[in-house]
Amino acid sequence: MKESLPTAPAKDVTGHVGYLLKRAQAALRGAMDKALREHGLTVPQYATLELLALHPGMSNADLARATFVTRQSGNVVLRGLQEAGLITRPAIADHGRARPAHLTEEGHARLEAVQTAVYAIEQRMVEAIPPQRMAVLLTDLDRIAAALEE
Amino acid sequence: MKESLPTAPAKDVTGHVGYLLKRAQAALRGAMDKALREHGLTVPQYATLELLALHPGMSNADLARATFVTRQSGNVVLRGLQEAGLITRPAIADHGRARPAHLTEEGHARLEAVQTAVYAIEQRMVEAIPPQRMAVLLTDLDRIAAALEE
DNA sequence: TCCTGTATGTCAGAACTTTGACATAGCCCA
DNA sequence: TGGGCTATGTCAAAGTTCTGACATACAGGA
Repeated sequence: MKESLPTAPAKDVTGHVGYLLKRAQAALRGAMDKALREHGLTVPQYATLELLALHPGMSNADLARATFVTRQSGNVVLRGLQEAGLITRPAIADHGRARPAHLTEEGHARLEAVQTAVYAIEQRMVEAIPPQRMAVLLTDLDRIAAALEE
Repeated sequence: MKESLPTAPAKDVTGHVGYLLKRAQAALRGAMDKALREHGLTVPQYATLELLALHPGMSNADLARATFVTRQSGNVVLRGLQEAGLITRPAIADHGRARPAHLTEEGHARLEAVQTAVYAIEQRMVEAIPPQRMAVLLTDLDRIAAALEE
């Protein structure tokens, strides 16, 4: 019964969900790398700026979780942004060990400058998908992640 | 908060296609890393074995393209597999510079051993998606990749 | 109070990947 | 024949990320 017609299970690995997921993500990563390089930012750095604009005061651990890297890598990213003057972090935490990060004026400006390029990439993806399927696609991606994270 | 209309673009970056794509891929990568570690393989190594089983004789450049890494990284992967005795490559090429790789007996055996674990992960993804939507999902992922690769 | 558990930040080293560069091999066409 | 073009393999160095380890900070219960 698993030989149903709509979803013929591909014998070829390159037709599996995992492979196509990887391919799409690799293409996105490549496009973003190229676009961000012109602005002197890496993908994790950009993601961090975007998150901080939306949720000021996130800690390194928060950001690491949200960008899918380890705390150690997150720390490297934050130090880079700090040296570039795009974010600030208090030298000592007022509560616990978490040091809340905030965008500087320059950080906001840089983010705004790259958003044009990044959103253009997002737009290319959106236009590749029939509008009525987009919501479903987002749902399915979310389900895949949830199924694997548990 | 997620009561947005089908076409309403999410203001929150975490609702964008790119973010969900990254999240799903990160979850998959994590699950596979964990499963493969028990067998002493990395994800690129596993991908290479799978491709070689399907297409014996692929060159390093072929494999690098298919696994979305540079030729240099591909070379490292191949050397690792060769040292582990899972693949063989002729010392010199008979035509051009490409050195076709082939699985050894041990390579086939190792691949078979990990496939159980890896396919179980794939199964978790498949089960997370309503069957009638799977074909469309694969199509959409393919379209996204195509739109970004051009 | 103390102690266990959980969470965070950080250091150090290893592992992996990429960028940049160079040499070689085949193809095509003037 | 020869020159340009492309593809491949590889080395070296830099950049990035991870694993492992340790110290600190708070919450909660014995």
